[in-house]
Amino acid sequence: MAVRRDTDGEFTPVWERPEPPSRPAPSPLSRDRIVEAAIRLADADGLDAVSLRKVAAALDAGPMRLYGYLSTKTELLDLMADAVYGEIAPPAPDGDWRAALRSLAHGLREAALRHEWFADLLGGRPPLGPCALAYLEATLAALDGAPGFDDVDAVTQAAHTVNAYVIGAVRSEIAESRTERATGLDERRWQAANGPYLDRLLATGRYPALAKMVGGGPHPDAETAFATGLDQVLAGITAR
Amino acid sequence: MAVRRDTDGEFTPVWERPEPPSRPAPSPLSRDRIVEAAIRLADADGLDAVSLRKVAAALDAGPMRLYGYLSTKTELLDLMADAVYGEIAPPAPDGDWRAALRSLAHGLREAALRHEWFADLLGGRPPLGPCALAYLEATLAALDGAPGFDDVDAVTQAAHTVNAYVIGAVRSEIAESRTERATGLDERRWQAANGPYLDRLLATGRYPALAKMVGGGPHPDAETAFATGLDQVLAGITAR
DNA sequence: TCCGGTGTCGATACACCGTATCGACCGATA
DNA sequence: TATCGGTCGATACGGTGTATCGACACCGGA
Repeated sequence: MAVRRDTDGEFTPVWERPEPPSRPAPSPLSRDRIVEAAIRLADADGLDAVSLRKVAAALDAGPMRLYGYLSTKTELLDLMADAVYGEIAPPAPDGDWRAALRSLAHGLREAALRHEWFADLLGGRPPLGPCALAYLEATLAALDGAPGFDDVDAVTQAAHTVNAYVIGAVRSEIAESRTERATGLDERRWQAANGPYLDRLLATGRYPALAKMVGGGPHPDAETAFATGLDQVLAGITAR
Repeated sequence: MAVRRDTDGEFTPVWERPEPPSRPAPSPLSRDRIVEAAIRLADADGLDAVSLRKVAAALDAGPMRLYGYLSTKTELLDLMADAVYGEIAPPAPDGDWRAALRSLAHGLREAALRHEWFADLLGGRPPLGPCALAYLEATLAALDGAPGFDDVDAVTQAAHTVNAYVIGAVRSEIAESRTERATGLDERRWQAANGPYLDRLLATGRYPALAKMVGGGPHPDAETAFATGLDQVLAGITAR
């Protein structure tokens, strides 16, 4: 199509001007390629960097081209989230149910560490994609028939409880690690900003327990805290 | 040449940055009034309806007027979230620690049901506002000194576990109730849209446990599921 | 009382967003 | 070859958050 070839032509001889890359079949495009490109953008610069325009541009297309494959940006986000669910390896089939649930939970956490934007999506919309459902299926399958989980309701409830913990824990962890990193390379700035504010708040004496906590020694690292909390939840869903 | 406001903002959290002195100006305006107006908008039409322009318009002001009180839209969202934390009643001081944690958890859930957009913010950024810290303080205080929670780390870990569950559970519940309501008045439409899709997925036989779950009888209502899961978590954090 | 300098406020402007619209183009048919 | 029909994507629209900077209100000094 008549791209400003004419305007260009005024300055550059045709002979050495690059041809537009095979116009008739510009690029085959597919939903997968779109999602892939979007994920690359999100990994690099966060979820805000994912705009239909930028995704399209990364694929040498105009924005509206995507609407043949998606009907809404929300759908793109759903697809991205499902793609990440798809990265989570299913648990080994032979272990016991605790091991299986632990494997799934850590798998989700690690996926979120690889794709921080995934945490922004977690729990935002019901996960109905095939990979998300496979994740849920694996959770239910692990519990199904385990001792103490006889009826369907017990299995469902247990899955709900564990998933809620995992979502909340991963989200909080990412949120915290992000603000730590944002203030980032020089942490002095964060201390300078929030330190005095927190100190003053604590100095009011209205937060004694909180003061004891931040005053305490070094906290365990995030992974340990996650694993410990997970074990507590796993202990809880069996306690009858 | 006056300290640049945003430089200030970069170093000082909103909560303690002084407001500009109330001018005899057209309408007095204050951070509280701004947050109040923003919350009204969000309650009515969701978080997307909160734009600086609309908030300002609701207060008979131009958009830039708000930048005297906020340095970023994110700050407004932080303030809104903290205001909701402020609505959560502290637990009765005399009950046992389980009752206290249950009270806090249900308080947060009910606040989120009153202000659905609150769920969108939950776990998105570390809650550092005074009311959010008061909520955390109440959690820690309830656990502090309870039998079985002797050292600070045990208290911290327990709070982390419970909070993660609450955040995840509330978020998921709101997400689900929202899509149910969106397809809304005529649920036939949702069935028409997602029913066939889900049926086909389940018919593949790759989701047997899931099929059993959706095939099962009526699920308990959301509040019961939340309360049951919470009890499981509470049981888990004591199991040693 | 008037005037000049100063500092603040908010209208305007910018870059970007998601997506509805509709004209231009292309292939097939008469 | 001329016409028609359908599809695709460029353009346009109404919004967003916020940087900029001119206009203005105020205050101190002459």
